[in-house]
Amino acid sequence: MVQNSPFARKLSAYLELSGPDLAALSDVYDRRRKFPAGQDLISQGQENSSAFILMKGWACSYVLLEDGSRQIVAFHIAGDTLGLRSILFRGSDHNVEAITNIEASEVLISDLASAFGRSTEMATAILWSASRDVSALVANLVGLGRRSAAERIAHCLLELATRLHEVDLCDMHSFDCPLSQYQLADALGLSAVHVNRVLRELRESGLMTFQKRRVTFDDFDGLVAFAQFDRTYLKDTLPKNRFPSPKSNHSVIRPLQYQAR
Amino acid sequence: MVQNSPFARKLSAYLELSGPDLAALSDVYDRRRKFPAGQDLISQGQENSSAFILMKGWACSYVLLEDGSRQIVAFHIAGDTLGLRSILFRGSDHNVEAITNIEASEVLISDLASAFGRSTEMATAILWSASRDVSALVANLVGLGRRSAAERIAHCLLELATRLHEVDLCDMHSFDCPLSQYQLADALGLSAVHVNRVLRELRESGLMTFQKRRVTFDDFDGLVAFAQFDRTYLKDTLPKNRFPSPKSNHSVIRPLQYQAR
DNA sequence: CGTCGTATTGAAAGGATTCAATTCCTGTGG
DNA sequence: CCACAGGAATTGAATCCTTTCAATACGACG
Repeated sequence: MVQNSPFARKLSAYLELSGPDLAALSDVYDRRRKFPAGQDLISQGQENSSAFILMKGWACSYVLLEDGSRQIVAFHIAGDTLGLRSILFRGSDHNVEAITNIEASEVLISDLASAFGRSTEMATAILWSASRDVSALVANLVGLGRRSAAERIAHCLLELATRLHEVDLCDMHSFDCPLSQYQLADALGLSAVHVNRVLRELRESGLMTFQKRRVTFDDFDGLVAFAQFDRTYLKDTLPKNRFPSPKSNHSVIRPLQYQAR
Repeated sequence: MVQNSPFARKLSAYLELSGPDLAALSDVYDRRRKFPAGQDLISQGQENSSAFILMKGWACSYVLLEDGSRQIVAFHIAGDTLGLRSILFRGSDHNVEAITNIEASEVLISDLASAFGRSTEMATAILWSASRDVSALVANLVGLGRRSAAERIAHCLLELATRLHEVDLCDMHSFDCPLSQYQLADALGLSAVHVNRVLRELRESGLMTFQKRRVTFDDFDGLVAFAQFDRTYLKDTLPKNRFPSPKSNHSVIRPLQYQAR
C-alpha cells in the first residue's frame, strides 16, 4: 500500500494525499533498487546523480575531508529522502552511503517536476519535508558547537529513537541500532575511542546502554533531561495548516494534529 | 530596480525572471521594514512568525541553550532569506537577530503560495535557493565537527567573503565585517578568548588580519589552502538547467553560467 | 583455528575553556 | 577638549575535555 509507505506517511502529516498524488508516488516506488551495506549511492562531485527515497534500512550522508577524516552529516532511516539537493545542483556536495543493506526508490528530476506541478500544496509539502530535515541538521549543528560529548551522544540516540518511532520502528524504550562507534564518532565530531569511553560512562550512570547493536534507555526521563532533548522539537515543525490555496487542485490541507495515528 | 535587488539576482542564477515574477517580487519589496542592531526579528517558539528577505545589513540565526550558551547557525547578508522555515512550521525553531541596523522585506505566507503557484520553475528556484543555504549549513557543520579552530575561523571568513562577492559587497581581498569576536565564537563553537588568540596567530602567520571591523586576506592562496576552502563549492551548487517544464508558464530557464553578470 | 573488524582500556600530549585581569576604543556628557 | 563609562579585545594561568598512540580483548566468520 503506497499510502502506508514511510514517505507517504510523512507527507500526509502535511496534506491529505489524493488518488493522483498516490499514483505518482506509486510510480516512484516501482523504481526500487537494492544496495548492499557499505556501498555509496551518491558520491561527492558526481554529476547528474539521482535522489532516492529510503524504503528500508539505514544510510548516512557524509563529507570527506582532504586529511582523510570524515564528517557524517545525517543518518537516514526509512521514509527519508536521500540526496534531494544533488539533483538540483550540478554536482553532489556530499556522499550517501548504505549503512545496512537497503532498499531505495530512485527519484528522477521529472518526478520532482511533476510533483511540483501537481499542486501548490504538493510543492509546499515537499518544501516542508525538506525544511524538517534542515531542522534536524540545525539541531546537530548546535550539538556539535555547544554540547559535551556525552550530551551529543545521548541527544543523537534520542533523536534517532524519535524518528524511528514516527515510522513505527521503535517503542521509545529501546531499538536496534546498526551504527558502529566509529560512525557515531564521525557523526558527532568525536574520536571512536572517546565515544567508547563516554558510552561506558552513560551506561555506568544508569542513563542508557548501547551494546550489541542495541540501544536501551534505562532512565528515559533522566536522559532527556541530561541531553536537554527538546521533546517538542518535532511538534514545532508541524505544519501551520493555514496555507492559502490560490490554485488548489485536488489535494486538501489536513486539519491539525500529527502523531494522532 | 527590482531585478537588481540581491534576492532577484540570486534567483536569476536559476531562471530568468519574467515581468510578472518581478512584479510579484516588487510587492514583497514594498513591505520593507527597518530593525535596529541587536533586535530579534524572529524568536524561538514564536508562533506565526514572518519570514524576511534581507535587503541591507547583517543578521544571524541562532539557537539558545538552556545553560545560557548560544550557537549561531548562520550569518545572513543582503539577499538572504530569513526564517523561511518558520512560516512553514507551527513555531520557529530558531531566533533571528539583526547584527547591524538592517532593512528587510517581510514575506507573507501568501507570497510563498503565489510564488509557488506562479510556475513550476519559480517553485523549483525557491527550493534551489533554500537548498543552497542548506549546503552552507552542511559546510558549517563539517567545520564544527572536523576542523581546528584556526581552520574554522579562516573558512568562515572566506565563505563570507565569497558570499559578499556574489552580491558585489567585497573584492575578495578584504571586507568590512561587523562581527564581534563573541559572535564569531558563538558561530564556530569556540570561546571568545580562544577566537582572539587564534585570530592573533593567523595575523602573525601572515595569512589574514581581522582588526577594527575589517577582514583582510594577506595571503589569499595560502589561506585558502590552509582552510581547505573549496572554491568550487558555490559553483557546484549551480543549477543543472535541465529541469523539464511540464507546466511552463512565463518563466524561462536560463542557459548555463552564473557569475557572468 | 586464524583473521578481521569492532570494542575497550591506559597513558601522554594537545587543544580549548574558564576565570580573572588589563588594555583598547568609542561614544557621551561635563 | 577631556574625563568617564561600557563594550570589545587581549593576555595569562590553571583546568578540563578530547585526541592520539599503542595495546589488548572480543566476536563473527570462513
